[in-house]
Amino acid sequence: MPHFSLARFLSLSIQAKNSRLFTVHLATTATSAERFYSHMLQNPNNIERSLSTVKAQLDSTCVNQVLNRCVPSQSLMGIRFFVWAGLQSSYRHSSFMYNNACELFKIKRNPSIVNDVIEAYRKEGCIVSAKTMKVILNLCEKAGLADEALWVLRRMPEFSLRADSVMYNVVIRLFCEKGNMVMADNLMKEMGLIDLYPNMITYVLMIKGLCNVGRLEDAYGLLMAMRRHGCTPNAVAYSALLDGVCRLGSSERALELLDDMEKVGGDCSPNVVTYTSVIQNFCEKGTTIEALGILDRMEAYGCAPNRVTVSTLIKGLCSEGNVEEAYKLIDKVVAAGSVSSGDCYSSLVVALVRIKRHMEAEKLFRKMLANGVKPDGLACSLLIKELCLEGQVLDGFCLYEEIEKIGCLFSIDSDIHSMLLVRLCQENHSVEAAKLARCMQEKRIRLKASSVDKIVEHLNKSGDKDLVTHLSRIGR
DNA sequence: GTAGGGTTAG
Repeated sequence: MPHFSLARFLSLSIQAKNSRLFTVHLATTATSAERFYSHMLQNPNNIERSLSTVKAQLDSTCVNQVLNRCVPSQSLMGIRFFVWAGLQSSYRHSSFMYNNACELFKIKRNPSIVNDVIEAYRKEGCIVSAKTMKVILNLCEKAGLADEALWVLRRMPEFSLRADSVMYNVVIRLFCEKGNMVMADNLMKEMGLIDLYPNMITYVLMIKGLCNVGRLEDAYGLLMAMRRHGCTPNAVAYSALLDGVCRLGSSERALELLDDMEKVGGDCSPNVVTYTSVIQNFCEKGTTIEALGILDRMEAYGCAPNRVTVSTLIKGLCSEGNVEEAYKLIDKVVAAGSVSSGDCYSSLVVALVRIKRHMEAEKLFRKMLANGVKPDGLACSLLIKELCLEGQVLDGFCLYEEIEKIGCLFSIDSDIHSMLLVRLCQENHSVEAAKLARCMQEKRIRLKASSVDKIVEHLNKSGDKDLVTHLSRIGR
């Protein structure tokens, strides 16, 4: 059946170039992963000792493969391998890898596994270093496990280890995120008792946490207290408090604090993040005029707005229906040279789509293309998506082709491509669908699995021979 | 460690 082979084409041939490219790479790392894995199976007692005798290259692909081999029945071994890998000098786990491990071993749902790992180290008399504990703490952090992280900290003396301030900060961050400020506060005090002084990071975490639970006065108090403890608050600490004041307190008080920062200057000088955060808060309260005042104020202070500042203001103005003012703002910041017109108008396109003024968004977008102003990835993606959802899939495809012409396709992801292809197929635009599929193949953009199913389902229903012919030619 | 509005691949 042609449909069946088409399904195979859709799912396989679009990735074909990719996989061929990686074959060599995979072949070498697969053996590494295999070596590590089989060593662990053969030496189930103190796997760490045996792992260090394995002569194999350690990289993220290899780590991933080992973890996948260990799922789901050898989770404990998998995590021990992960921790061991994190200790090797030639390799460092990225944040992505920590997330990966958490997902694979479902650490959030099975927090007791943290306990099991440490217990296994103790029973087998493994060498446990502070770094070992750090990797385990990082796993707890990724999984959002505050209690378990604290428990890891508490067990360190058993291995003759002492926690450092980085570790305390990890645990404090977790309790702050949970809103348990009593525990966070106890931990901060405990640091002082064991000669580990809370640092800027500790204080910023605490100020943010206190604001999040509505304890604004305590956050103020802490900012004052940190100075007494020899840690002079900087712009980050002030900005964290200022954000809280904006959300919980009065505008007057917020402006007063901003004023203090400007006057004190030096390390306390408000930066673009400080001002943008204030602008955002004013916009959310619906006082966009005040937000525009902050823009003038920051410029007067010598701090240039960036794309985040401008897009925040554009969003605020548009959501109040004041699109005219948004255009004026763009003219102003572009003239000042702080933000490119591409960034500004892209933000406006996005804001217009969000307030459901699609026609205007599309018109502006076309004007940008006509004038050689390059739209950013979000503006392109959002507009194509909107056109698809509104049943204007051909318009969406035309836009896609124009974006391609000016070389801005790189930022459009697989989701948008898949959506566009599905809709083109469903509405029987065979020529366009084939063009898009070819383009995806050239750019090695994978089709989402769910989209493959939808396309095949459509083909089975419609029996569109043209489309089948067009699509199946691509693979050759 | 403080602001936002989607991503890559690992």
